[in-house]
Amino acid sequence: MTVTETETADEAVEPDVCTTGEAPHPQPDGRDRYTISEVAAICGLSAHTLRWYERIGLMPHVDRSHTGQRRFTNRDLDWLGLVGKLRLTGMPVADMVRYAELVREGDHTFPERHQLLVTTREDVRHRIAELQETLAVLDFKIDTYAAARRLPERPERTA
Amino acid sequence: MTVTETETADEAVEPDVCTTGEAPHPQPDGRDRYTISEVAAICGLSAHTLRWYERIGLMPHVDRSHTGQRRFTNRDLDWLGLVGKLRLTGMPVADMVRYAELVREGDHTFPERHQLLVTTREDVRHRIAELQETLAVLDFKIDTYAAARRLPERPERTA
DNA sequence: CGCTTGCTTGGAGTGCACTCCAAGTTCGTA
DNA sequence: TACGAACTTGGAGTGCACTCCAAGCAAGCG
Repeated sequence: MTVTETETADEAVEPDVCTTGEAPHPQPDGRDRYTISEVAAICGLSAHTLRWYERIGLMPHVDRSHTGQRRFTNRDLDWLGLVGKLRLTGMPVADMVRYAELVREGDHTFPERHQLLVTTREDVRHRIAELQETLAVLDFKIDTYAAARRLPERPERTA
Repeated sequence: MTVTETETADEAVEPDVCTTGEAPHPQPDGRDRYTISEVAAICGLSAHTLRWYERIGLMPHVDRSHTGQRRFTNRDLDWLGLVGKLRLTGMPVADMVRYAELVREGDHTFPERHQLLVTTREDVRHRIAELQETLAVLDFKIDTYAAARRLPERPERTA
């Protein structure tokens, strides 16, 4: 419910906006135009990767300065935040590009976007469950090693 | 504590055994020699991948029939179960090979193995936390789309 | 015995997600 | 204005984890 409070609330609901429900990107000094290396530093991707994301359509066409250099906006940063989260889920880049295309296509793709996110959410829940099973296995094996350390076959308790 | 009951309990603690704390592999009819395609069907890896695992040292040298064909044991199946779990964590194959080497090297590698598993466990906990954050973001965005559906910009409630 | 299916090997090929290169342009500061 | 750092592009290269191929051997069946 901590919705962006700095936003001009002229639109009530706009799901294609890049917001993730977290505070919008920290705007160090109210700026809204970042160079590629600044963005790389902020979001942890390389400049190479950012250019590549744009080339393949995973970024919604970044604005340019009058000399042709990229100038990323806070909105771009928010989008990259969402992309980063989706990437953590293991979603293939191609699927994220698909989502980006749907956003560009306009409001009539809301249902498909909704469906894509719901499916992804199920995947994430499944992965969490898998990881928790794995955690149990690791706990078991770590206990086993700890037990072996307490009861060594050749006692070396003094060493 | 549900340790293998079919095992000749001549060793009290044996961490390098492949057991994962779960029941040992279901032995359909008490067999202990499986062909490569049977193992592929059981553990969901391709025969190609199983051969590759052996080649790179991720399998502890599979036994052969008198004509040179692979014959996997229940113990191999259990090891593959552990490998599968570790793979789910995103652990690189090279690290799993390292673990397999430690197992082959003998008991004196217990501490390093223990450390490797503890580190992996921390990674897994971290990934679970990341995924849960991602889940929160997905919930937020899905809610947003659901709200957009309830309040469409061009009302089409009858359609 | 012949046929089909499955297994063996080393090595080559694939798909993904970057990651880097070369050659040229622009920015910021001394 | 000069200079090094940062930026631009298309295209090529890298590393990982498989995935497949070709040529040949082996097993079961009519």
